[in-house]
Amino acid sequence: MNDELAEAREHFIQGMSRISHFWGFPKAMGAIYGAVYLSPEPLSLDDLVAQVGVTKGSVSTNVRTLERLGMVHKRVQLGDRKDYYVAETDFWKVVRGVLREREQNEFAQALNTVQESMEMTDTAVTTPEDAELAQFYQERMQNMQNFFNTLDNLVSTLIALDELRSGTIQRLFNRSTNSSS
Amino acid sequence: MNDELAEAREHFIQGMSRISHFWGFPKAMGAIYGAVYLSPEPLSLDDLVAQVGVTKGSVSTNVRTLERLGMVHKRVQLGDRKDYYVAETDFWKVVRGVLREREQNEFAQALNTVQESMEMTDTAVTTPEDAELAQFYQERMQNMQNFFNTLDNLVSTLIALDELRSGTIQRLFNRSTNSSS
DNA sequence: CGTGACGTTTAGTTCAAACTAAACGTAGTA
DNA sequence: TACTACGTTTAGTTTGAACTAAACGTCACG
Repeated sequence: MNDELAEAREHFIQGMSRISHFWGFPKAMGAIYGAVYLSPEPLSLDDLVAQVGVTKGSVSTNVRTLERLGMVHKRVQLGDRKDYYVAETDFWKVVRGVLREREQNEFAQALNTVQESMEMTDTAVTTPEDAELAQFYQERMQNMQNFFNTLDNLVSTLIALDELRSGTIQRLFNRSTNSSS
Repeated sequence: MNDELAEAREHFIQGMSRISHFWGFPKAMGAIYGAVYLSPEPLSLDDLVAQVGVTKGSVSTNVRTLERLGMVHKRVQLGDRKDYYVAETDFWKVVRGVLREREQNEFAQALNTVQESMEMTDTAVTTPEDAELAQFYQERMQNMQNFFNTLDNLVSTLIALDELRSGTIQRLFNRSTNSSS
């Protein structure tokens, strides 16, 4: 292939790598997505090993994560034992996938921990002089929990709406920018 | 202090620690914020060393980051050389701070890298057989850049609006949830 | 069966980020 | 000027996540 094109691809892949790392994913994962995204043809696992320059094991695990997030899709071809991958090109879907994953994992847990701390404060037997402090704790924790709940609702609402009819986020955005004052 | 209350605080701080780590910040940073957030009084650097259990150096650097993000505020007291810190309790402000930081740093860079890759593809001298591929690259990269631009605009719009009059995000949220159909 | 071409799993290694310990700079105080 | 009480900086260490190399399981086809 053309050297300059290859160089451009290289640069792009490196960029994806950085973005991936920045959002808390493995660098190789971003690089793999970049490679798939810039390929007109579905890529096999070995193709990716060649293009990205990491080992098969790494590609295997990372590509599985990408699939779980809905960032790539597996294509099996008849009479060919290899798995081929194509990129999801609807980035809003990608965002949804990531948000959903994050929401399920640590996000709910965060809510949980605050909830637990509140309950611990609740049931704590306090001396009169600590009662004031306990109430302070209650208020602060309650405020944080309210915020988390709002945020959680916001995210799941957006996901749900956008799944019903794609484009909710865009429309929300347009409403934000176009409406003057 | 009451043991049960202390335990609740401990648990809460640990939770903040996890959240911090999850969002790509040092765990100690979250813990420090948690401690400040649960304190009715401003806390000095040495207070934090005692409460969080990390060294002064770590507190020093992490608390500075927290201040840069607008998550805590420094309070200097007359006739006292110590710095005291209080927590920002408006979480939307906190979100804004984080988004702004992220936007400035890596977010803009991501846009940049894609831009550069596009230009490299642009100026690449292609043989006829590579011309098709080059065009494919162009399209894909352009799509991604459009998305990034949209996202970037969305974020900075939200930040700007919310700064003008706090509560934009909440109202946006309410509009999303309350409007039926 | 046996063999080769796959994807997956695992034990071990690498590496970068966060932390510690301690030196350092500075400003107020006697 | 020396001393103390701070916050900051830095050299070195720790830690955990991501990667590598290689063994493994499996399936198709002879």
